[in-house]
Amino acid sequence: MHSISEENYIKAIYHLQDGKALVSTNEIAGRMNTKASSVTDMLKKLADKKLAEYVPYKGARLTDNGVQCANQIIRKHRLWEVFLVEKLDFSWDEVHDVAEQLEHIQSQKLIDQLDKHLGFPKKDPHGDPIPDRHGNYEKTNKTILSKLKKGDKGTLIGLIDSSKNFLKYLDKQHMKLGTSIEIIEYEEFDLSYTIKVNESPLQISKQIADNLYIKLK
Amino acid sequence: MHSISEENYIKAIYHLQDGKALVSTNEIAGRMNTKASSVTDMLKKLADKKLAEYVPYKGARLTDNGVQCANQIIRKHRLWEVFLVEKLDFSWDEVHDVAEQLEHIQSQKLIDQLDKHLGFPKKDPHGDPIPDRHGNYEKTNKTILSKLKKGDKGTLIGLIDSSKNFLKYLDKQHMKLGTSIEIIEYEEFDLSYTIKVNESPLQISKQIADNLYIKLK
DNA sequence: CTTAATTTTTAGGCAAGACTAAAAATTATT
DNA sequence: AATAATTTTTAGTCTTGCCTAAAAATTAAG
Repeated sequence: MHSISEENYIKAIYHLQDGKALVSTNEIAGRMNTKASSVTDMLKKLADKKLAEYVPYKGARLTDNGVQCANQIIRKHRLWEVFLVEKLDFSWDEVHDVAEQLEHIQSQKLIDQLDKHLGFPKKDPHGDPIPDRHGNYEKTNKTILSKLKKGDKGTLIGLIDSSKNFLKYLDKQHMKLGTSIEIIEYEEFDLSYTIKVNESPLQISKQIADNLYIKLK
Repeated sequence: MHSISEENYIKAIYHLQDGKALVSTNEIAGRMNTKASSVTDMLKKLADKKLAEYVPYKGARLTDNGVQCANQIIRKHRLWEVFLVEKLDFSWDEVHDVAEQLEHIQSQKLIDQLDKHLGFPKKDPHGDPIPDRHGNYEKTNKTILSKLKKGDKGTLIGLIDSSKNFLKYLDKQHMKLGTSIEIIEYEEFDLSYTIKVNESPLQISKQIADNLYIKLK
């Protein structure tokens, strides 16, 4: 079918796309830790295979075919994440690297049976929706905290950075997945927030606000 | 660690080795569906990495390091086979291709947890032993039927060829995994056997005898 | 609107892993 | 033991996916 490298590019473009008309070469290179020249090469190949439309000097976008392909990769990734957490006792921040490998295994029967074995889960351990066999999934209103306005209320459902230090910080502030939060104040000057967590106010920097996923109520 | 290609060569050499001092280039090429020249290239690389000893024009043998490595790949392969059969309802002759892919996933935690999840199985669905974390495994006296002598008794525990047609033939003769057999007669002329299956005698050709694994009683 | 800065592409290379064809070594045959 | 047949290696290519450095295009700034 498609090479692992092709699949990784498709996934990257899919995640960067999000409303945008075209995703730039540099954005893709940044996300994939490669050089822009390598990206150009691959965009041409994906365009040849009708998985992406490529406009030189402007960027690329997935075709319907490409999107369908991305959804299947994401389906596999997220199902494996559920498996690792539910069946093999991985913690939700340990699963990503292994799922990145498992998502490239090619077997329709494998993934269908895995889905069944897990009871057809709708969300992965980070709260992200799992596409079904046809690529359809329930949309969630998951947002990065730094995009919220004063008065918004929600629940912490995920992290972008999940480094040891960041996890320790969250622990110290008694924040975990499922904790309710509310935006009390936003400071334009340093882009910091004051939020209500566990009934008490907490100051958080832009850096922290950029790394928390909130599901709006 | 090692590339997927390297791992596949290590596995092939391991399976061909079996007592022999050296495995020839052509044997490896045959098993891997590649050309002898490709094998030569890889043998040099494995020798550089101290995974095999390579004697030009003579063949190769795995080092202790290489054997250890082979055992870990086989451990992964067989654990995944158990998973596919026990948890995902694959039949025992459907698992091989998928397990060939899964065996290359790199994660110590994954494989340890999988082992635990499966209840530390000692054998895979074909009756082959599963090495433990340290590469140790229980040896079984598994033999190809065509190596048995008159009077030998045993149990059918596996197949080499598992094509549709062969499975149909076995079904017709009421033979399945676990069926007891006994060698009644061996005909030198055409290398055929007469065996006792389910209390009745059955004539089997060399071709069939070459494809049945028997565990001696 | 012209120059400077940035982004993207092109050109040329490198490594892995495969291949073909030819050369060299080994084994078999007479 | 000499020649024939077979096996193995070498030499040279190809593809994939990556890289660097330089050229070209686009965007930003004065």
